[in-house]
Amino acid sequence: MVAQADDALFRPVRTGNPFEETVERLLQAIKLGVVVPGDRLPSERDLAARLNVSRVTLREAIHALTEAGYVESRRGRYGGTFVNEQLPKPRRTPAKRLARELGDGLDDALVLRAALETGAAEAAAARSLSAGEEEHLRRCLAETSAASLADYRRLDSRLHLAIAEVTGSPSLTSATADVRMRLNELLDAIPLLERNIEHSNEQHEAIVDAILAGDVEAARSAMQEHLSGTAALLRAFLSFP
Amino acid sequence: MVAQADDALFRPVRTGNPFEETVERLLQAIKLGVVVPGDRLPSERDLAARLNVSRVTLREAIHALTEAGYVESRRGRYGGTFVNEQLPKPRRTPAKRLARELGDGLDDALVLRAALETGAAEAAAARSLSAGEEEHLRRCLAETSAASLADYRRLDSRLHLAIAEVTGSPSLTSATADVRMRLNELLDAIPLLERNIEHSNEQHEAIVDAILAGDVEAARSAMQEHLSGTAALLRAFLSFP
DNA sequence: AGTCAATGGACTGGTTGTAGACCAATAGAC
DNA sequence: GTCTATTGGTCTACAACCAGTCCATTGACT
Repeated sequence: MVAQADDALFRPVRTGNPFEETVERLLQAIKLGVVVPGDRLPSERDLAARLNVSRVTLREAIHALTEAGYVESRRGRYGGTFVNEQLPKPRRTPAKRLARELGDGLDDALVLRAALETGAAEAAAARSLSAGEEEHLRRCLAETSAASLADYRRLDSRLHLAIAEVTGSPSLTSATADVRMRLNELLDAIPLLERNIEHSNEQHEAIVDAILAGDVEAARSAMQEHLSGTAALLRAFLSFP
Repeated sequence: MVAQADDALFRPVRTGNPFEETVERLLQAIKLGVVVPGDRLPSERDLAARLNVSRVTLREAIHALTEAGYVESRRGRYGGTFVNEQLPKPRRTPAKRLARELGDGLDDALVLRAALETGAAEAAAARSLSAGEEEHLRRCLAETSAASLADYRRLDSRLHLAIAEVTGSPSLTSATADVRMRLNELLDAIPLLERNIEHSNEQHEAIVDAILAGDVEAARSAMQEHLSGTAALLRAFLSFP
């Protein structure tokens, strides 16, 4: 029983090489909708400094994303690296395989997500938001509601991330982004139903309304309900493939 | 306003070199009470594999901790690296300096902690614990209540970590450990009062009781109350030094 | 008393990542 | 049209880290 804490603390200090982690980080920004098609990434020098990797490593990562069809680079002044208008479709890994691979990882991620995101909703509602933050939240909500089926996952992710953002806690924001990336891999394996989207949109609105109204309890329980729906869906699809 | 998400996603991919991170990880295990004085760490080969660093790097980290007075190594079969009975006292950094240095970091950590630990309490209460897990939780609670003033912080940390452990989510456990380490640096700067300890112990008991009883709501609110007390204390001491 | 398995300690060659300088192209300003 | 600042593209010398190997020491077991 002490093994649980051991494993948690003596886990790997680095999960991959800098190159792989950099690719992952850039993919995160794209797939979670922080940078949208047409957007320009920061310049290589700037980005390398922020990510704390050498320019060579960053360039290798960008090259990999270029080959995969996510971005394109143009040189010269006013050049840069741009997110492609047409993003590559995530390949649907068979749910059965995913379920086997991730196994316990699913519950792990779902528990962590529940804690982070209900906590975020609460914290966001408890805080007095700036006008800019309110606007940002409303905008993300509107874009998600209006999203096409192809863009839904990305804009949904962006909205959830926005809720974490307006807590003002960068650590909470990045943790939310990380766990969402883990789950998106699984979410991509299950079909997206029009009916579920409608339901999600209603719940999103309830959550954002509660946050803007400063109603901590309502924000928490609305988020809790929303997440448990997704969790049930995931568990169902991955348990009976 | 998009800057918040940018900063969160384009944060450094690695905060230090493997050596520094390894030191930090081992310190975590010691300071959070996962390995207690007299305990033996896993063998160098084993530990290096788990942490995913080379043995050379791990050895350098262990050497640093030896010099700092945390551990001691003995060779030969049944040898190993052992945690010292007498741990070095954390030097009390002046609160004023800490407050300036960490600044916004304090709120960041407190918000994240609130989310993680109330979430953990909830999840733990919602789960049906094994006999071993119940025993583990009770034991940590008892040890914290009986702790001397010198050991209190460590055993208090251990108890909070144990609550995260019994959620069964390793990610939640390590995230909790990480944020606790950030806060312990600050907690070390403020005095430990007998009166506060008594109050903490009562709250700890309420939390554990609720978890063992499977009362989700009670567990959450008890944890919430406990944390807001600590948060208020920290903010008070660091704002008016 | 001797054996032996497991441990910490030390060395070597190869790989990966880095810092920094330099080149090449581009599009707006004049 | 020319200039020029900014960007991506390239190269080299250097440091960090790693995998693998062998050595030195210890104490429980036979």
